[in-house]
Amino acid sequence: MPAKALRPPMRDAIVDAAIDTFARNPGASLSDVAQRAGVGRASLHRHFPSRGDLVTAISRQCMDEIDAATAAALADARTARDRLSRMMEAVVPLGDRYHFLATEAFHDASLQARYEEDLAWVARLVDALKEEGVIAADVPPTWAVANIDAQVWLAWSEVAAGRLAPAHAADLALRTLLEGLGR
Amino acid sequence: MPAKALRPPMRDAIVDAAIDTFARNPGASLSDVAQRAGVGRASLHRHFPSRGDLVTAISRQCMDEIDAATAAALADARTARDRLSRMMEAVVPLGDRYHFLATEAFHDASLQARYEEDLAWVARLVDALKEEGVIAADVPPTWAVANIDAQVWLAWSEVAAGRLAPAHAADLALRTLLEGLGR
DNA sequence: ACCGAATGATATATATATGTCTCAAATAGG
DNA sequence: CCTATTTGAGACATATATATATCATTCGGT
Repeated sequence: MPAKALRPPMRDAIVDAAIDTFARNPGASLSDVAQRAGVGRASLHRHFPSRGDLVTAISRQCMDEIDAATAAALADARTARDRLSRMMEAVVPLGDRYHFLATEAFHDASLQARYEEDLAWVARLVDALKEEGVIAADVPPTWAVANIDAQVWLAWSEVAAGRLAPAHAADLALRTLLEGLGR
Repeated sequence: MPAKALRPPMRDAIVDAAIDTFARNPGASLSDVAQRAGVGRASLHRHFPSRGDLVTAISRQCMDEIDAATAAALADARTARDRLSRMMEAVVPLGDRYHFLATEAFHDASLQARYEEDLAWVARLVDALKEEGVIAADVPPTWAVANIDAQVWLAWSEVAAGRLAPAHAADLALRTLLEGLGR
């Protein structure tokens, strides 16, 4: 028999459905979320009294997943380029999560702080990539950061749309980032 | 004295404000739009009876601007690479317009057709770029198309956020597209 | 200065989303 | 099998957005 979930399964089902629903349509109603989760709207309100509570829970969940995936992927990366590569391999499948965080304004101060920390981590990664000569010195750091974000989201979108094989998506995004489409 | 506008100036002011407002927040209310346009909400409804009418008008306006800018920029481009370069130079400043079209589902059949025509045009441009060897043969065409779209939007975003000089934005986007950030 | 059209403010009706509550049915655990 | 908890369905109140209508004011053209 499967191990008992630490958190109520319904709560997770709602959070998952909400991520899915809001990724497609940020203005979706709670009825839409409840329906996709296969639960009644009243039950949703029992777990998340207000819409804001749900959004905060989603944000926390997304950040947990991103941080966990990133940390695991970085365990044995030696160069900055390796770190970038493994980070993208790990994060592209979580593209919807990643994108949700990038477009959501946090109402919770601790989440805001965590998010800014993650952004700073990417900025330091870009610095390291420059020192390794992987990213050209004359590229504005903010441009590099914005591009990493965009390529992750793009790769996930193409996979989600069925236009790209999951196995190739991260590679293609990394290659586009570092070498462009040319050659 | 300036030439008389062909369309009522107020109508254009509303459309401009709506593009601006919806680019920032796709779920913004008509009150927000009216306020940004500096007109009363009732006047907005006089020009655009329903929200859908406004959205359709915006879509048409954006498409007109994109098509006009593109056509003008392509007048004397000889190679496919030139066409890409000039197209991006012309379209990056219209990034919000461009993005609006990319994320909006059209309710008007003729606009839908026009949009698909424009997409097909980009797809043909990608084919030509491949024949010129500017884009590698093994890059999926849909990936190239999606990347062109993303780089245009990204460049505009960075300019709008004040993190990039307008004069360098299109160049940077083109370079990232064709050579990546490396070197 | 005058007159007609356009505008802004306001009131009203409607629809949708949110949040709370109640209750009957289903479910899990003993 | 029985009981306590959880769930889903629905009623209800409230808030916001949309859409229409009215009316005094303003603006532009003559």
